Amino acid sequence: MPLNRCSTFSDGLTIIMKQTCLYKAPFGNITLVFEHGELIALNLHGDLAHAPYPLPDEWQQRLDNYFSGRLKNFGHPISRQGTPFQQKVWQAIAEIPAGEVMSYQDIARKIGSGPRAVGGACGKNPLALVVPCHRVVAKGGLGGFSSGKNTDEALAVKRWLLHHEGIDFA
DNA sequence: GACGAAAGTGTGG
DNA sequence: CCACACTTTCGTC
Repeated sequence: MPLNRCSTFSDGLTIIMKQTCLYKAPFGNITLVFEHGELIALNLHGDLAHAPYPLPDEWQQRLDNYFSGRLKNFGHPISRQGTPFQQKVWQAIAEIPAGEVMSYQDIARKIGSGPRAVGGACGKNPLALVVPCHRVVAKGGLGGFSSGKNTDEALAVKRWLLHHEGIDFA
């Protein structure tokens, strides 16, 4: 997906504006994508070359507070996009208190579904940190993360985040 | 215990 | 309908 682009469609009326910003987190870079001034995605990786927009103060401070431990939950609404089921999963995840974890099955039972379906929805969560899918772990240990490549590094980030919130995993 | 297979749910082709 | 997913459980060895 192209970033930082204003697209004009053939009807000349529809315009999509995406602004991608960079934040330097302790474990690496984070990119935040804003569309029409609204945060629509937060990714746990990225580089400056693809995120030239300045980060809004509001989010700069929120992230600063989160990484310094003063802020635990962002209190930001979950992504409006996604299927109804995904919304339910994300909502349930967003309600997990900081410092606690739930298994995929816990989430599944909470919303009357199955663990694998929950995992699938987690993988599609566009708002990392805001919707703390890193607090969802497998039953016998740390589950997966980032649904694809960089699994090693992504898992390291998941561990980092959990540890940051006071949870240690073997 | 460890390992493989199947279960069961939602999504995409 | 089929294959897949950030899983879990069950049956064997």
